[in-house]
Amino acid sequence: MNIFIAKLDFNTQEDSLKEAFEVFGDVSSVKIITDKFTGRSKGFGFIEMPDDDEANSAIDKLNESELDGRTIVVKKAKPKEENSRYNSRGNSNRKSY
DNA sequence: GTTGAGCGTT
Repeated sequence: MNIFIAKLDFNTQEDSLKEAFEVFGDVSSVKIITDKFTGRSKGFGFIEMPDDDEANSAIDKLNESELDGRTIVVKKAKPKEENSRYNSRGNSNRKSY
């Protein structure tokens, strides 16, 4: 499950975010968005967790929580469509509750 | 030695 984290502190790095999420479950990957020109963090990032249940728990626990002294916003990430051209075969993975 | 709503660079 992809998780979107916003309002991160500009000093917060991927390691801190990963540690915060891997407490609730296994973290597949962590990604902090940084500006390409300035190289500074844009203040938001993404977390990828293989287990959806743990991911939802992590979202519920870490949403509006405190990280690096700043209140963060954790939600489910938008469905990122990488390839729409080659994905027209059948369906996409749409898990519903 | 900055800023603060919102969805990414492989």
